Amino acid sequence: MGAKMSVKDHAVKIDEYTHEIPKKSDLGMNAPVKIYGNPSIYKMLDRGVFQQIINVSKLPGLVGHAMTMPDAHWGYGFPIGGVAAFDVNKGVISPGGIGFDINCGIRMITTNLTVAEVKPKIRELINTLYDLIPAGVGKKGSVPLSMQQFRDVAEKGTEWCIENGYGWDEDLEKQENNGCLTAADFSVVSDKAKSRGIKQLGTLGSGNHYCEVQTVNQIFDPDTAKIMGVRDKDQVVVMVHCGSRGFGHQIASDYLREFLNKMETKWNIPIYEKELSAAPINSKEGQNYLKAMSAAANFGFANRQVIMSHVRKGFEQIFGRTAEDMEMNLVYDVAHNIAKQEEYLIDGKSRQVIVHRKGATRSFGPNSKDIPSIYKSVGQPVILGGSMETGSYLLAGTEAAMRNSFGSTAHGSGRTMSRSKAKKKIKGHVLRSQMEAKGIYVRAASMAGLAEEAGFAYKNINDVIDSIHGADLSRKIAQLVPIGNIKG
DNA sequence: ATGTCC
Repeated sequence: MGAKMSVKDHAVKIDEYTHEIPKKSDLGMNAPVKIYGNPSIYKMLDRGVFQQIINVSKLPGLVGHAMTMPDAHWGYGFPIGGVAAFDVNKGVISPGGIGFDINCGIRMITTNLTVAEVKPKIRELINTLYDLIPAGVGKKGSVPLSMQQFRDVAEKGTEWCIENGYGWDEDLEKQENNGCLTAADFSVVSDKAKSRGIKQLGTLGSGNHYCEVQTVNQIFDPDTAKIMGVRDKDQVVVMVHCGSRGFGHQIASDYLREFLNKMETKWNIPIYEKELSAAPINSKEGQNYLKAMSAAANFGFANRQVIMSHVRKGFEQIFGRTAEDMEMNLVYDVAHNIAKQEEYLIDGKSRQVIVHRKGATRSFGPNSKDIPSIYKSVGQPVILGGSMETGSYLLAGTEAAMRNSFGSTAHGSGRTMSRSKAKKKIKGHVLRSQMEAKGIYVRAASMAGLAEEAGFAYKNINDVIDSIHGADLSRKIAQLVPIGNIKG
């Protein structure tokens, strides 16, 4: 055949939800690739995702498959929606496989309020939350910190917040890793990262970061939902989506540059793609990145914890009851931009790997280590944030995810349209009125930023959910739809 | 994602 072969042509259909690209040495692959998505998702996947995940498979020490989740799209180096596990001794760690926004993640909070109680006060509530939670690019936080305190935040994560009045004792266990990666070490973080981060605790940021008031629209598994605190249709819940702000961004930038400078010369790793700079996990540099990334991850957990305390305060002001009385309990906090050392059974052998999840959510199944006792029987809560207009999902981790995707699943809808194109299609204030007409009251730090997040710029979330539920990477528990949103 | 380029 004379026509140029597309990377997509190498893929073989395994089942309704899975394609595989076998390891091809002539493409330079060190490992096979797995692509998750139902036929509709698969058809729409752009060629860049295939090329990027093939590039990932060329990195040394990759274990099992390099994978993309159904919400995958083009990212920096790795695709967003990418999962890759590397051997702890022979493998690498790559900042591009984690993302600039280290520990970007979502937490979900329940209430015992109903939509009928909240709707009449939604404007007042959103306006109050908007005043309590600093949002937008470059915003300074509501928690002034000394450098010593900032160090404690970066090394202790959520625990610092609880000790300092930003939350309840019981919040601590309902977070991935209890809201703290113990490897964190502030001393391997640059002064520049420290000076950017010290002012940012308790800030939402920009882009697709938000605090959203939602109602339960549908419950798929009432028993599991109940364990997670979701009991009734029309119950009001809150989701907070943000990360480690300028602190994590600077750490990612610092180490990307350092690794690129040393990759070929010091470690003899071929550079197929500059954005995929990486260091051997057992090198000094690799270990330092792991420590700095952990510090950023802890800041991300702490950031969402402080924001949650603002959310509780805002509800108290508007509804005149205590947060305890309104049962504003944390369901769970999950990261979707992070790397972790975890143990998996590979070809009958137990192996320690560094799992990179970039735009991918941990999805640990029932009886896994490291999930709270209350969720042992049903699996870890998985929180998947949709676009502002189409709603979000609560799911549960599965045993199949432990076997097939290094305990990982999708993280959101996944963009299909560039930010610039979305902005050309609609003006922020027009979108705001349209959403208001649909019953979603929005306050946004930037109207241009709002337009970039229009629902039409994202994949159909139902296809993403159908894909992960169908592939059993996580199972549907409940669907949530927005009634109010604060956007960065 | 991000003091949207040091």
